[in-house]
Amino acid sequence: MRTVDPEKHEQKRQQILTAAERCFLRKGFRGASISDICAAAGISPGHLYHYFASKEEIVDAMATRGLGEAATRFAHMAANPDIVGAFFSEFGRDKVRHRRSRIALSFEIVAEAARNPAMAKVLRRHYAHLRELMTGFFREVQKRGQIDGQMDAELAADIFICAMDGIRCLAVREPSKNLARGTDILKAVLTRLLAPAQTR
Amino acid sequence: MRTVDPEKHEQKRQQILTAAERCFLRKGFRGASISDICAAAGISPGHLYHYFASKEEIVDAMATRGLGEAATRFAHMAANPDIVGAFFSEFGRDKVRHRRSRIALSFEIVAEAARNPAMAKVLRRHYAHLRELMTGFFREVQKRGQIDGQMDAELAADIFICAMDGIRCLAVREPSKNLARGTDILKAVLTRLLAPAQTR
Amino acid sequence: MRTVDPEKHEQKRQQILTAAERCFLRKGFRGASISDICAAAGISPGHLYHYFASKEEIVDAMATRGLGEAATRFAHMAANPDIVGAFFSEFGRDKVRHRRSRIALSFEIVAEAARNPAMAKVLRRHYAHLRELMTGFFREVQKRGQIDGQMDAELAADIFICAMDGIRCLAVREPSKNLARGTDILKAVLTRLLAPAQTR
Amino acid sequence: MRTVDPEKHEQKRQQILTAAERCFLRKGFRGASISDICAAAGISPGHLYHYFASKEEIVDAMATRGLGEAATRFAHMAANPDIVGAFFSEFGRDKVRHRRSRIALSFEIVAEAARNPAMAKVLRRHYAHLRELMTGFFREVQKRGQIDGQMDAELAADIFICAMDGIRCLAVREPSKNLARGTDILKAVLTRLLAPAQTR
DNA sequence: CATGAATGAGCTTTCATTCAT
DNA sequence: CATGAATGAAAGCTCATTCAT
Repeated sequence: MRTVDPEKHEQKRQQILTAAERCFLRKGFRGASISDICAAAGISPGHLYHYFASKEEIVDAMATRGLGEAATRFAHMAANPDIVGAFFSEFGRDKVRHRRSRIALSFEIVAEAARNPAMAKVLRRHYAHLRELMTGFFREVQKRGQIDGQMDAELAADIFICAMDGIRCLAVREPSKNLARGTDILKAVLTRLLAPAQTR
Repeated sequence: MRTVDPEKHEQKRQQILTAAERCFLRKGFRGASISDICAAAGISPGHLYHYFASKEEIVDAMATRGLGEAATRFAHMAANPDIVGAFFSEFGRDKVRHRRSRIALSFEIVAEAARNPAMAKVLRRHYAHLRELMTGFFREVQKRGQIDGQMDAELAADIFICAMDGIRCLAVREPSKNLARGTDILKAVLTRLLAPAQTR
Repeated sequence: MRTVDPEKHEQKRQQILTAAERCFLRKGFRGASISDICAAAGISPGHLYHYFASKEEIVDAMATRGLGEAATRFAHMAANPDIVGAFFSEFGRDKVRHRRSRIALSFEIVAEAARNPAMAKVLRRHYAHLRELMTGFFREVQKRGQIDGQMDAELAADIFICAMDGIRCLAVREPSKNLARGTDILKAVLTRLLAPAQTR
Repeated sequence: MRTVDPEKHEQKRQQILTAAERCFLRKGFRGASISDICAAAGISPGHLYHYFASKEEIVDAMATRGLGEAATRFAHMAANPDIVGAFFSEFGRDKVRHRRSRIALSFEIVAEAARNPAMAKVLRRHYAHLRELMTGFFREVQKRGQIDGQMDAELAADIFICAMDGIRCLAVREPSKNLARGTDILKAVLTRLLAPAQTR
């Protein structure tokens, strides 16, 4: 009587996480209940506990997966030589409506991490990964002379991540004009902060 | 024989808000219950509703006051000609341990605002106020030639607020080295982004 | 240091009752709170307890007064030889919107009386009074041959009161057509039940 | 391995409704709390919400069932050719003591319906059903010549329901002699209002 | 694997009433 | 006479979690 196909198990887990993500986006991290998730996943509350030991575990797995996906998108972006264009297309005007709830979720994750060590660990791991990607990218771009060779690539990565967090924050603080302003701020960061000396 | 001192009423309100803030810092925005706040304020649950019509209203008043205090600190900072020094002392190493829960709260507020229109309104109001203060300050400093006269003062304010949000985010993402890194980032923002052309 | 003018005391009581009635009509018997009544009367909650020992007492006094006023209206109606016309003008189409909440209140009083002995007493007293008025009226009308001389006047009074309660009930059960139907029913009661034999 | 018996679900629902009815009869409509009902049904407060989404829904189901039972009783009554006998046995002296709280409840429902649209809807639905039954019955009896063929059967139904509401009201207004008086009034309604011309 | 019945503590809020001033 | 601060029990309802089947 051995455990059934571990592959199927993992598959179901992912299926549940997809349902959970939909709920989290719609209702928020705390706002989405186990019932909501079960209903969305089409399973019973009892059954959910075969796959996840607690709501926390769902939240952790969801955050890990969600942040992983974000990292993948960043990797794509980092691989694009036209970083400004890539960034803009990622934050592009027509995507934002769909993004609003994703931004909300990202701050819920940050807020959660600020209180909850398990979530903090998830976030820290994610940050390390993202930073590594960014640093590598900036080193490459420095070689090509597109950004200031004097600047520490790791610092540039941190600045960039900070800028994006800050812009997301701005999108919450002042929703009406976040887009245009985000663009301006990003442009300033890229041209003044990172650009090579002669082009500043 | 006039009606009872409205001053006392306000005093009690503030007393409750102080208790509420303590609870919010300790347990978080959603985590702190009305009961917690009442217990901390030393009043009965029913009595709280003589002073605030709902939990939302407490949150509103609390956020307004809390953010008001932040504005005051910024105003002080802005009045100090040595902006870097002022900023660093405000975000100084020895204050941060004490600040950790305050940072957590600030992101809880942002996360809340991303879902809850009432909270969004509070945040927007505060942002407008803060931005105005910052802009005025930057205009003054520009006159004195300490930052780039070419840069739009309002944009500088937005960048500064973004930078600080981003640094706070970093403090959550990577708690171990946030301080040093925050300092570096801020220095970069100030010297490369805002500094006058000849000093860059 | 003797009690102040008992006349003023009674005047204030009546003033509070008027405010209470407004609240009861608007929000219902149980729905209106002491706070509502105090606000409407322009006094403090504490002060209200100088005039009434409890909410029950207000309710009792209010019911007594309200039913007394109803009795007065009935007395008027009973004094009018054209009873049908009088009844119709009392239940007239244009008055009904204003009446709806009064009907609600009347059933709240009945419902209350069915559980609460004090209220039952109030209602019983009122009923005795009303019945006496009606009986006298029917005796008079019988002398004039406008209704069946064979019928016991007291029974006629009870039937009439029953009919009006039933019609009011109908007005709640089926609000859309209560008026026309009430008229039909009343007409049937008057012509078939009470009319003298030869005119039936 | 199908999902669990939906029959059991319905059975539990009915069990809860029975408990709720007991509570409503004992403490009244507003007086009976969710806790009371849960205690009476032997379930936890949380569990009740697996079966009913709100107190309103309980009330709705309870009223529907209770009024449905009333309709069944009426249907029985209507099937009995001796309508007077049937009615009297239904409202018979020995049943009334047991009925007192049921009468109270019926007026609480009417009072509730006068304020609460959801309750009004329930009552309206029931009234339409009851009226239909009554009308059909009267048509049948008219064919047999036991009541006046001239009278509109629907009007007769309305009159009958009004009479019964009025008599129930009387039972609250003057509890001591309601029974004898109710009998007299009903007799008058039946013989004078509904009886065929030659027997009046 | 899967169900959904069941729990029970906890949530925000209301309200009649009391009492020091 | 008059205030309104203060109480505290109770309300309806939510939800993560457990467990018998």
